[in-house]
Amino acid sequence: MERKSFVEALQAVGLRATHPRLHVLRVLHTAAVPLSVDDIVEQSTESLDRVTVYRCLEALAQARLVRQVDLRKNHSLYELFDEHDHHHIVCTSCGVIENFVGCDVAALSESALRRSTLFSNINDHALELFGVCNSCTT
Amino acid sequence: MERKSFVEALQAVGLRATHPRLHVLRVLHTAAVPLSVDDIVEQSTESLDRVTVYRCLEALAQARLVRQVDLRKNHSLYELFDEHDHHHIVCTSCGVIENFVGCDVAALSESALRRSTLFSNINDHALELFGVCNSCTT
DNA sequence: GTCTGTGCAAAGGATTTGCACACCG
DNA sequence: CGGTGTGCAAATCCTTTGCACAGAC
Repeated sequence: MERKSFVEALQAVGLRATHPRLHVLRVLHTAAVPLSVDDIVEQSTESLDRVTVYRCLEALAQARLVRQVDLRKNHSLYELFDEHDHHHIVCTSCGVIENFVGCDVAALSESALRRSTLFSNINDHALELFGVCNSCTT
Repeated sequence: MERKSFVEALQAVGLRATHPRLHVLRVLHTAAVPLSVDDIVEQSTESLDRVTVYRCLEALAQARLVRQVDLRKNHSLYELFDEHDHHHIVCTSCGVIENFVGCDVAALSESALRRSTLFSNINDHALELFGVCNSCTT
């Protein structure tokens, strides 16, 4: 996704390269952490309808350009699907989010599938760590 | 939690052993998978107010008797906090949930903390795997 | 030009809040 | 009895749906 432009990425998955979709992708690309729908609307340089953002995110998530992230809040967050397979540490006090890499999904999935009776393959995963950050502790 | 009765468990964390709280714990204990607030209301043998269930779950989650589970749905699910540290495989097609054990949190947390600049300890974690189950594939 | 995608309005569903009453300890 | 918890009503927030118009290809 880094190599290709967002226009190309959209075409590659059969989606039209519309303004709202490009803006959503750009805002997510700029942000360092997962964003809420409201965050995306606010941070877009072009005015976007909230409903449109919902529909863009749904299409982008289905096309695997975007990933939905749930962090025990009352709303979902979204981030670009990246090949580095990063995850998050979330402060249960102030909500700050830090990314981290290094989760051996292959091993986890394999181990899980070995004992599973209902599933034969894993397409995606979510791993979130929760703690209290240093600022909130002191 | 298995050894102690729910009444004792509540007392141990300084919560009053009220009917609604006991019913919520019992329903969650009976269920094999995480339940929604509506599930809990429906499956309780005693009539429970939905608002009360929300407040019970909040208190129980804070006391670490219950864990909130987010599976990319538009509502949260809840399950008993257990010492076996189980997680879930979710079918993105039909929504069926299967539990699995075997996730080396200690290693994951340690590796994440080693590179973290904001956090010094991890209290909890969530690991969810997503795939399409065998029934939906065929 | 066609058909997908957007914007606006409104509905739907989940969760939270306010307040008087109930009940645990 | 005193203070925590509950139930009901209503508000609030997040997300989805319907439909006419706009824009990508």
